[in-house]
Amino acid sequence: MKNIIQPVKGTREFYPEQMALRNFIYEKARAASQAFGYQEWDGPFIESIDLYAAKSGEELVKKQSFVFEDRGGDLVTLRPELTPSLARMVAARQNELTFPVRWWSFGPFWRYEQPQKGRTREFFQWNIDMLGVDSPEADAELIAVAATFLRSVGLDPQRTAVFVNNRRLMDSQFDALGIPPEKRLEISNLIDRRSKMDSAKWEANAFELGFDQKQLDGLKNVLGNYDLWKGNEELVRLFSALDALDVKEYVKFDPNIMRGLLYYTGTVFEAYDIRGLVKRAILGGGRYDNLLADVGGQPLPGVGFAMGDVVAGIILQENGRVPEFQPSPASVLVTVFDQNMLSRSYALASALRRAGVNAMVYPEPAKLQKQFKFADKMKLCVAITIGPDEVEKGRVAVKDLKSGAQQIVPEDAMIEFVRRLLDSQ
RNA sequence: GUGCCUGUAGCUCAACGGCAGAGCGCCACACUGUGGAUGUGGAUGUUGUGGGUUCGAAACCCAUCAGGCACCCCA
Repeated sequence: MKNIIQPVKGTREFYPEQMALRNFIYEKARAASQAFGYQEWDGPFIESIDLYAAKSGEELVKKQSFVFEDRGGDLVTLRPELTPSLARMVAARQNELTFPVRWWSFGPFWRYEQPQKGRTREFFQWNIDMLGVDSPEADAELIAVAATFLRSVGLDPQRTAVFVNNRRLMDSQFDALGIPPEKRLEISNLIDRRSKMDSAKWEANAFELGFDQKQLDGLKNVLGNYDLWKGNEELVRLFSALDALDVKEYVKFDPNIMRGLLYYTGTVFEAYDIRGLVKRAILGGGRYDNLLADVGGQPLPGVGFAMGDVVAGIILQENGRVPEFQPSPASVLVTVFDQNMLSRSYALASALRRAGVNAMVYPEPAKLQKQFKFADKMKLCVAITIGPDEVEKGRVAVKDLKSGAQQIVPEDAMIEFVRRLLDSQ
């Protein structure tokens, strides 16, 4: 063990148990996406660094990307996010795609960050977007997809919520407070920090950034006003649509939700585990109406969100929402009585498989005790034994491993018998 | 990239300058044609790695790697 090469920092190894969790998240994301008619797609895993330089922000490109030179001397990067690839691919076929485009994807991403709980350097992310429609109802649909996912994995509105805000609404509030446009990034970071700092430090920080007492008081008023959305037509329509979509119970307006991304233009939202230990968002997204024009396409509005598998997996585990692990996809073990019977056992297993039953054979003669222990560990449902006694009578022993009951049945009735046993469980 | 905490058996942890241990798990047997329970026995460590201090280091010091917490950032 000592001389084994360690896995690369921040990567994860997926043993069958972890793979099952990843696939569970994938299946639920797919079900929620498809329920709303979204098509699955994917982009390249390696992209030119220039793709992200335009709009993703300096931090992402310069510090958080895996960048390397290929053999031809070009700088390439393992994709840190999907939206720029989406924008390019849509822009490339803008005249032939049928709009609105509803696309979803689930794949690997890489970011060169300091690993800690909920954050790794290699992770999987569910992305889902709608392009071509600029309406609060479209925003509501994406939030409804997110809520549908949460509901489908058993995270109810008492433990999880989607918090919604609107960039345009906040901009108008900042205007009213006399905060100039060039300070928008700073103030948005300041708002993000608020929940992590004590209020005295946070206020000192605000003064350092050049805000005066009046602006600070005004800002605190805005951030504490959870009825702010009622005066905003976009948000009123959004919440009305959420009501019709039957997901209103999951969604709350929260003026403190800002999101760091530069390209969001309207609605922004993040889902959190309300009482959980993980303070990171389960998923986050929003409306980006300028992105396609920014990468060289015709102007096209879009809205979407992304969910990482790391935080989602932790929250599912903390809430006991991960389905029990099934060690084996087989339900039947055919034991091997002795060397002479080995091929008889293989033949029985083959017959079961042809009938659509997943079956394993113990691959060598061993004590039956050991073979049954193996079946137990693999949580199989049925064990079939064929020994000299059975062969003589043309029968096989079929044991229901859940109840412990064993029956001797004619060999030609085995498949029907096993099927009925499995169906009854 | 910065600061702090932690690395001991497969897992969870103890020993905190003086013989490296426990529980769980694993393997075998009791039980040579049948699992889950019970009992008995057994195996497993260059104490993350490399160096230093010391008569003596798992423990103290330095470096390094990995994980965690906070900062940063969160597309």
